[in-house]
Amino acid sequence: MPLWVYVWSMARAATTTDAFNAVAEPRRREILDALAGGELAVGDLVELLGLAQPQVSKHLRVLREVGLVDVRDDGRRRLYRVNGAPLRAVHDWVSRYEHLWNERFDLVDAVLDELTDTGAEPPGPTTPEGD
Amino acid sequence: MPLWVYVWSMARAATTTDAFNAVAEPRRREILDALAGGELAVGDLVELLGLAQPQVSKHLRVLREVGLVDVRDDGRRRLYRVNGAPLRAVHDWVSRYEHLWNERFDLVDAVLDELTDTGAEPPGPTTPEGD
DNA sequence: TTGACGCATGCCGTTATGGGTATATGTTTG
DNA sequence: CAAACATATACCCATAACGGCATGCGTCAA
Repeated sequence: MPLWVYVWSMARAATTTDAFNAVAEPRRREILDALAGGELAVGDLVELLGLAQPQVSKHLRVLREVGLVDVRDDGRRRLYRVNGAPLRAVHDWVSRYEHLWNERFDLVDAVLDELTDTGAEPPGPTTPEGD
Repeated sequence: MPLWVYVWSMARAATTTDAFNAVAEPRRREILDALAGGELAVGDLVELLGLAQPQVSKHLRVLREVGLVDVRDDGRRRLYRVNGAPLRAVHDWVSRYEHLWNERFDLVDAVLDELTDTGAEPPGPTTPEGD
């Protein structure tokens, strides 16, 4: 008997996969920024961002699916609010590269270079000596 | 006489548009992570990530185009290294939401709520960020 | 109840993504 | 110089993202 395997091509990770993808879209970042000031209805966002209503709704849907926004019904309106939690993963990942542009870490870099040059263990969680 | 206008549909911001998009792809994040340990040749990445060589080269190209990696020729090999600078924009943007998940900011939040309740300007969005 | 309003969805069209495989280009080595 | 090696590109394919437009559906108003 034939065995069917479901193969998946994947053109690009879905925007609803994670915060990384959801936030890759500039308009969605704008929406979050607008929402940063507090709850807003879809119509408010439409006006603020100058986008078409369906587009806003769709972006909101994506943000909803990755948990970046929460909704609340209010009569015939729907009030959205930000939920930053999912951004934590993004923040954590990016932060690991912070030393590459932040001069505050120059000293740490020097120390790390020193260690690696001498074949020492590249330290995990850094223990800043002075600070 | 007909007037031809070039219209552009746009399915999604190109991955080469900015760091946000480049980094939305998990494999590319893996590449950067691997490169975080120091310069690596394409072949090294192929081995480390278990991806096909063409795929790695393509991802590296994207990373190159947004400036997230630099290349250096070494005989018949090409050594790539990370350049975190473009990640700064990502970090800066995400950081503005840090208080939403970091309890360390609870006090700040309280103060802000206080302000907004009294009709003061919320610090909110500062995001033109045209990209 | 009938509209008007507010928002979500459906469908269409264009575009580009990302993987796979084959091949072109450039560099060593024999 | 030819063969082996390292990497970049070219194509093809399936997928889905996004915008535009039309429409469905629940809610409030006259």
